[in-house]
Amino acid sequence: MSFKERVFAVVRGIPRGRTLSYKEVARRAGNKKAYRVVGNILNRNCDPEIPCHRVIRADRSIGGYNRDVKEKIKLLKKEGTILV
DNA sequence: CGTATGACGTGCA
DNA sequence: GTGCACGCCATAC
Repeated sequence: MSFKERVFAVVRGIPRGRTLSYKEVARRAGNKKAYRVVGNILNRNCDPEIPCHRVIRADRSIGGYNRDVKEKIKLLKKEGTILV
């Protein structure tokens, strides 16, 4: 089980209407200091099975998206995600 | 195997 | 309040 697999598992387990920061995901994955790797992995492998759009920066910033940032924002608002 | 990269995070100017 | 630079770890090439 590689770190990226754990990251995917965590991201996949994010309930709808909730967002987790890269740092939070990394923390759940086991390595809270690998928050950079989280974004890195998602970027390199944004599987459609993974709600990677529910992962945002710690300061609630959208950060970026493999496709289009606007699409990410749209998805979050559409799902009623808490984007304070 | 070694080097470079990156959707980050925090601190300081 | 905004912008720049540094640090840190796993993945990809």
